[in-house]
Amino acid sequence: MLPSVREVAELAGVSVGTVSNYLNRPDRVAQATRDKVARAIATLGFVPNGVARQLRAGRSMSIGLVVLDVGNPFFTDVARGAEMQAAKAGFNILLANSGQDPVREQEYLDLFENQRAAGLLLSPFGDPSARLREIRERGMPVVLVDRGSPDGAYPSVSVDDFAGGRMAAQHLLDIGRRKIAFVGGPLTIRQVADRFRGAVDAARSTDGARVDLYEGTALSVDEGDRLGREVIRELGTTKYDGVFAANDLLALGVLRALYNAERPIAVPEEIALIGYDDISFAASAVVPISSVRQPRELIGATAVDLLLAERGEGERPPSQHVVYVPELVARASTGRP
Amino acid sequence: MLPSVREVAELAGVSVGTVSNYLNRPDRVAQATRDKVARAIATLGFVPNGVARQLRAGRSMSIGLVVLDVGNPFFTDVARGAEMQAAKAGFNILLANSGQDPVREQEYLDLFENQRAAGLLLSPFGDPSARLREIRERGMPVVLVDRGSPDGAYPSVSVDDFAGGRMAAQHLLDIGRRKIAFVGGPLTIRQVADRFRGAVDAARSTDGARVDLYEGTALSVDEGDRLGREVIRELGTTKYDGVFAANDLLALGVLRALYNAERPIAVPEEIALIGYDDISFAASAVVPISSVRQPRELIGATAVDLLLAERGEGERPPSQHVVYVPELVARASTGRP
DNA sequence: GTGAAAGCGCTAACAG
DNA sequence: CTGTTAGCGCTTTCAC
Repeated sequence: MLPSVREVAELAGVSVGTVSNYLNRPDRVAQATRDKVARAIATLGFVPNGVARQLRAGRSMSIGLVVLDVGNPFFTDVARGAEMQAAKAGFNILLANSGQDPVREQEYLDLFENQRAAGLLLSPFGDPSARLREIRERGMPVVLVDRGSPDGAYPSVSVDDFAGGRMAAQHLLDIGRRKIAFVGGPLTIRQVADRFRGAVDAARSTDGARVDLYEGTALSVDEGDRLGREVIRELGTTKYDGVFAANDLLALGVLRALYNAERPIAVPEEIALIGYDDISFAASAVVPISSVRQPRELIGATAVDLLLAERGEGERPPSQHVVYVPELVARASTGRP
Repeated sequence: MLPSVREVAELAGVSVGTVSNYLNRPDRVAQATRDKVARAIATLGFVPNGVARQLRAGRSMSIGLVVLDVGNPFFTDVARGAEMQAAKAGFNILLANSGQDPVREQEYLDLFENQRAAGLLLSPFGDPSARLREIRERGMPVVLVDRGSPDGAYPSVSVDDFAGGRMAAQHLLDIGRRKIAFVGGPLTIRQVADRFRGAVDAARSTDGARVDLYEGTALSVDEGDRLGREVIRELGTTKYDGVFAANDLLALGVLRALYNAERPIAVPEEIALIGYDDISFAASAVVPISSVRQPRELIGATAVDLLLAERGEGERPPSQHVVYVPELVARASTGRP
């Protein structure tokens, strides 16, 4: 067992209050006393118990960040941004991975609530649960990350996925593609659904354009590979000339499928490909992949700002919603030299 | 403020002890009482305070995992493995990113110690600090991840980096390459140093073979790009025909540099390239990159096992050291069709 | 089965 | 400046 303030106080020949003062407001302690306490701490190897401190304080200095997939560089970049911003205010970020599993998501939310985290940053799978609403009503600051709040109830920082989806599809249309396969899913992930709707919307205003949905179950490289194969299988029937993947991980997988096909399919000649997120790996792919860039670190930093604003004592101000506009990045996979 | 057991007890007309029993050993509570308590909890929206619980228990159920770089898929895979294994024993993993900064590493170690984490999994930057030794001596279970313990002091789970480095270099030698640039750094990261030593060792037994060191400051794509450019600049003087990058992120960067060079350099024809880790992106690169595969999730899972074994009450058993052997994965970047 | 009471380690008044 | 004391919310004896 580690020593406590009491043992330090005893050895130093002072009271626990003085030890506490030494720890938190050293200026109120006389130099001589300071030395005695310091010596006692050193010989005992005393380490203040943060848990007790927190219990006293009522709230911790840790912010929980629950993401859909830590394996996705998009989210680690968001986390980095959040971490930096949080550090400025003396908070730290605890990263948790829901892995797109509503049960695990819930478990982490509960964990953070009963750990009395300073707040919750959540990239929710599906619509925010009733449980999340309760958590918030009990006083926990919550900010949705990477997607808007359906009914405006939660503060949120997101990127306009509808616009991004439109942008990506329009880019494919602009380079003359008409038969587009949208690869992504599940559509219960709002971001995916919005990107898809945006793509469909773009196609509506172009003659002969169509967007077909290939809905998968995860936003991973392997799932992209699987869906890519499905698209290839369909090629006899529908001669797709463009693929829009809901994120870069999927795009990387599709690309792999296209390359490994029995009769390899040329990108962008036969099929042009565009992803989403612009993770750094997109630019280093077999064929550098065009993408839609989101300000990842900024998203994380802004989310922390909104969260800290929520933490105010009195009435909760109306929820803020920050929406960034994404940016098209054209590369070789859509014909850029 | 959230309600506490006391308020629940009052509303239910029972004592706090009974509420506690209801929470932890419901079988010792009469059915009728159970109902009353349940109702009180529901109407009050009571959420047990995990912090108080921990204070009482003395130790938390969270294991801290401090990695060199969360942005590196290698580490998120290790984390995933650790998470799964920890969950089986009822523990959860808190991911922290040192970003190869000894100061931040230390801050997180301190944070976890004063939060009385159940244990520490650490992928250390440089040699384990004196502070880490103190932390351990005060009773905190510590396991080194992804590198062996220099003096055998800490339990560890690692992969034989010397063998891996040898393997990678030997592969380049086997396909006829002789002038090899080793890209990686800083060498204060033991894994990098070992891989380099392994490569040098392999070259020693081949006539005319050499390995030159291009030491960088980070294991990132961008740093790989920068070092790649350095190698290219040197090409007039030394006609390198092989590059061994200390990890796949660097390799991806080198590849980018090679492709974007004023006069693009063909891979593997002019320069063969091999990385390390075999992250999933390696296979989807411009030229699929050969690599040295480590059992990432297994590393994480094993680390948790060792940690839980350390947690025993009495004498600490002698430290266990698990060393896995890596595996060569040959792809197009070293000439595999 | 249930209640009363004693802390876990710390901080924040409040006296002195 | 320093000591004393009363909790933060919970669990855990120990009686009843």
